[in-house]
Amino acid sequence: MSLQETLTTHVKQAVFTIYNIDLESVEFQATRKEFAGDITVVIFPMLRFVKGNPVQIGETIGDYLVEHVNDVKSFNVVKGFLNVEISDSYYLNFFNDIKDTETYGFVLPKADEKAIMVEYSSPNTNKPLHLGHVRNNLLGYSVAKILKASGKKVYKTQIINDRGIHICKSMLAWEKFGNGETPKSTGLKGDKLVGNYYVKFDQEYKKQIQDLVNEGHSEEEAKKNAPILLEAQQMLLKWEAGDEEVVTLWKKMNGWVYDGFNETYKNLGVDFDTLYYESNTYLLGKEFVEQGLKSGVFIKEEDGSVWCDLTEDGLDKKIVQRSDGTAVYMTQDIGTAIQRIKDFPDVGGMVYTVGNEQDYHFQVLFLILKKLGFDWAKNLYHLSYGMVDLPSGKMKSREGTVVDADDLIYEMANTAEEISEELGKLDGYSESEKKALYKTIGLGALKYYILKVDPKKRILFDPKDSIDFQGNTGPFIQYTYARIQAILRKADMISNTALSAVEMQLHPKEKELLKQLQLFPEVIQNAATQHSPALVANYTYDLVKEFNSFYQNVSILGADSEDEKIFRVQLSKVVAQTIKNGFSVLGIQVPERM
RNA sequence: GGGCUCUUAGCUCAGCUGGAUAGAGCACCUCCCUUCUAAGGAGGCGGUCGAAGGUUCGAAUCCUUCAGGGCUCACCA
Repeated sequence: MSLQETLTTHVKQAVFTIYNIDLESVEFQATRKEFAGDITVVIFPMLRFVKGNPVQIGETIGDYLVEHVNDVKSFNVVKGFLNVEISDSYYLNFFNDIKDTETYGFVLPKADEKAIMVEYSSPNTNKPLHLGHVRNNLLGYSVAKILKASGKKVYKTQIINDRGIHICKSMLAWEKFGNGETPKSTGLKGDKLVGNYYVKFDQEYKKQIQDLVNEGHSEEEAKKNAPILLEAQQMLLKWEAGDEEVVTLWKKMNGWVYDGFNETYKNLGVDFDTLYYESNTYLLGKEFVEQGLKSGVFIKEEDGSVWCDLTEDGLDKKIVQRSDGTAVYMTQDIGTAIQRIKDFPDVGGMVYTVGNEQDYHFQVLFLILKKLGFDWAKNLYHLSYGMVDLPSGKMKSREGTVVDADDLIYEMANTAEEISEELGKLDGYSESEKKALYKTIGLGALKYYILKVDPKKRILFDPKDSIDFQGNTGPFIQYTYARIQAILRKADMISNTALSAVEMQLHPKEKELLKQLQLFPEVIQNAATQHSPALVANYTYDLVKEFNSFYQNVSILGADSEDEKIFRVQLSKVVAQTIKNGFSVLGIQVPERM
């Protein structure tokens, strides 16, 4: 039973015994640092039921608690706040309970519980991944980890946008201007190569428009009739008809892109359990249009287009099938969702990691799925995140301000290298060990920088700040972990000794650390229900700050008694483990040295 | 115009279902490495929580209005 639960029971009993009133709930908060005590009972809410002076009520309840609860050592009342001091033995017991649990804070998945499918990344195969995708990937991956740590079974997935006119554009440009170039022949990553031809198409297209305009056509006309665009449209038709040549080219170029993406994913440290391709799913969903028409969820207009009227729900009318019978984006998404449940029958809910410009789309999608009668539709969540802005404003490919994912990862590791070299603490490390460490630190900085911000909010990505390794940053936390590892190495023989002294007196810094450690399981659960890695990031930071203060003010290896030394080493070890666990759900690694 | 969303220190952000004198980091200023890693610690400076009303014992937090930013309302995806 948690401390709060125990205290709740006793406070209720106290109020019942003394005032003969049955309280529904008791409100707690952590005691502010400037007051004595560890946990605070807020008396104000009780005034509705218990008449009297809050200070007196607080005193009365405080007396009762001291008398009846072993772990309550003393109390004081300030205004309507009953500050309760908890005995050291309570915290020491807690410590003994968790000190050998490597998975502290995590809950194992329950066999009978439904799984959750988390979708993220889902890039377009024409452009290399950029900073926006980085946020998407980090968020989705981390939320998947957090959900898993909170006791859910999780499938990670993405839908790859591998179909459509835009794909044909880069294919066509490659055919026309590529001279048979391949990633191998150019040494370029496949996604970069294909991306170049997408740009090439656009350049050529613009040129042709200009030519047509110069010949006296209107601009609108020119945009529609540029030969290269017509060719691309032809190509799409061929693709849809299954034309062998086009499909072969499509497969070849997509293969290049996937190789490139996979390299980036690997560098970034994200992965997937299963993949969906839009080329396979874009025809899905139409059968459910029929079903929806029968059940009256959808309506057919005279021209044959099918709509869902959501005006009663405060939304608009939404098209789900074109008058020519083809599927739209919404239809595909309906079909894909249903397909996923078919493919993975143990899935009972889904999380979509998609930018907030699609808030409305998902609101509509979820509502339609509910109306179609799927019971899992109530467990769909749009993990909506804000855009990543640069100090100069929005990223714009036309202005060349897009921050490339690969470049970014490379830069971060470089900066880590520079700083590490300057500090020169890595004697004895081999070159490959150093390389790995720089990457760990660089990625740690990047990931933490992005994940510490509430997903809903837009991020201002300032390259100067992002490579800062001081203060509230990933490397700061990694550094603390490495410091603890240094202590553990030195104290090797005692770190595993069983702690005997449960009656020892805690140093205030030790107690603060234990209180902070106690919060971790709840933080994981909150982060899961709120789909927010930021909660874990900020918690880990607070824990680390607390530890550094302890480290600087208290001698660990130089403790007065052997018992105390053992305890402090073990406490440090638990802190390190908790840092590691917290960072693991953020997808950030921790170094042994740095 | 309708809908959604954001606005907290010079900058970047925390602030849980309403609770004590609103907290961190960066930047700026003081101190602390013959002692476990100074990528650290101790302290200082800095706020009419966008504005105005309202709800209540109590509001950064809830409600209303307003201002400013963002997104969205396609037979595009």
